[in-house]
Amino acid sequence: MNNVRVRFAPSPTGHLHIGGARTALFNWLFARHNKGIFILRIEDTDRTRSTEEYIDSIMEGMKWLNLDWDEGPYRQTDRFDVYRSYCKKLIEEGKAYYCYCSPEELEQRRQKALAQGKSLRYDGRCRNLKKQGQGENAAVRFRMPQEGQTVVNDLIKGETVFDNSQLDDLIIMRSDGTPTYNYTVVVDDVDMNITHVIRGDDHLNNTPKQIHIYSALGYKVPLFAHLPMILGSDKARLSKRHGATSVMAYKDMGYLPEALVNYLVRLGWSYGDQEVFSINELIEHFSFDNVGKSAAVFNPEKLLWLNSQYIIRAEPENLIEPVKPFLIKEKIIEEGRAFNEEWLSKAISTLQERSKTLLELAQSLGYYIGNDVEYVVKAKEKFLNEKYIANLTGIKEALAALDNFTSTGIEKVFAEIADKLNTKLGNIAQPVRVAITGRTESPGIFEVLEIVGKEKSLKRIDRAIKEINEGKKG
RNA sequence: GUCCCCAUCGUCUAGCCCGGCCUAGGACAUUGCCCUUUCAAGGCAGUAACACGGGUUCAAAUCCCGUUGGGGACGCCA
Repeated sequence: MNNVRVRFAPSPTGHLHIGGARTALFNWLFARHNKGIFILRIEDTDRTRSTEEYIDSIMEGMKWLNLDWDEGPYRQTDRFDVYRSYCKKLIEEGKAYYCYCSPEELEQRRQKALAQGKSLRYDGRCRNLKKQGQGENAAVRFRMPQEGQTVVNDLIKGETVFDNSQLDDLIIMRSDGTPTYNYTVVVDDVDMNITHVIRGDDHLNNTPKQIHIYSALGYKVPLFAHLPMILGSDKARLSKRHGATSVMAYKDMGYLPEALVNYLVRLGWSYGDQEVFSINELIEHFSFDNVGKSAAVFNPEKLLWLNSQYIIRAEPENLIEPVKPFLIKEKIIEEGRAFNEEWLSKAISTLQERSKTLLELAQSLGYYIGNDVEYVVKAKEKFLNEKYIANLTGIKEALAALDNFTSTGIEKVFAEIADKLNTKLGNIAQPVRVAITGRTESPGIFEVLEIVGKEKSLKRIDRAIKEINEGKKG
């Protein structure tokens, strides 16, 4: 498929959320797969709800996910002249007409229809009005055909037939002269030569209306691909009730963008049994042929698992930059602190398979980087007591005498002391672990000691012994 | 109320278009075991699904119809 042009067209009335990100991603993948163009278009015709902040925030989210666009951001508010001129033409050709009903009247009629169980569609009362004076405070409605059928041929859903009698004369220009969505989307998709409209299936019902606008304007309709929705755990539309929905919230929780992308793409798309994909694999394999039709429930646990997989598979040095903000946030380092990167990479490498998020990674890094540790109460109670004081003292002396302070050297010392004190390795390793990390779980204690270093390690064991002795007196 | 979409393990899905290879495969979660200095990671094993009812056919998860259930739309929102 050549000259593919697709667009992501969010309205800046909120942050980039999970659903929007998935739509953007599928557009982006389709464009990249076909070596086409991916356009960002901001649909900000609702001036009361759109804000500059949300525009920035949406772009920030897309950048974080590495969904780069080739054109745009275009803004509909910059294009009002275009919509007006097309609209004028439609009115002149009798394809659109002025409507003098007020929003209040309309709302009343809707309520009444609802109560009576009747159709909520516009009753068409201004449709054949003779006056058609250059309506001051009049809205403009599009004249829909009332008979016949319209077929939407969707790349994902297949063929859907709508009775034109179901379509109502929608407003294309508000009485304040600003255009509305179903109209601007068509004008823009025509002007921008969009070849494939890829969006959520909540727009499927709008499609027949838009098809008529295309033909009224004299244009060929693009191809459509309506993506299934993403639902929350209760199968209701995904919302804040179900947890974080904004993309940047996942960044803040310590997720890697690649993991989110991987998770999102598997919501509705599959490639055999494969679960983990590189971006290039995604681009290579993406097609609407293997996009499913049914809605998917957002499952945070699987996202978390994928994130842990991405952390495990990363090169440790590639985790340094991403983890820094979390080290700062956790007050483990000061902003701008320099590191011995080789040392830090080594520390990170011991923690990768134990960290599901960058936040967890940062928290564990605390016992490598910090000058001191805080004991977890239960860990201290269980292992920093008289029962282990001999073991701690014994290992401390042996470690102090060790010149070759590497994990292999340390391991030998532990074995010797265990033998000498006639105790199991665990009876030495666990109290030392608590003394060094403050916790009962950590990477292998020999490598932890090596990375923490001889000086700090001895200091921490000393402190543990001191605390036990003080506890005895008190 | 009207219209539209959808329906395989708790969840994401493979299989469905082109019926037999399906005693329905994989993944997350969950349970047990192995490995082990702890926690993980990893390995192995287990529990668990074709919504229901009719057809068509020698044969249906796969095709058709209906029912039920879920979702969406019906805005001077997008």
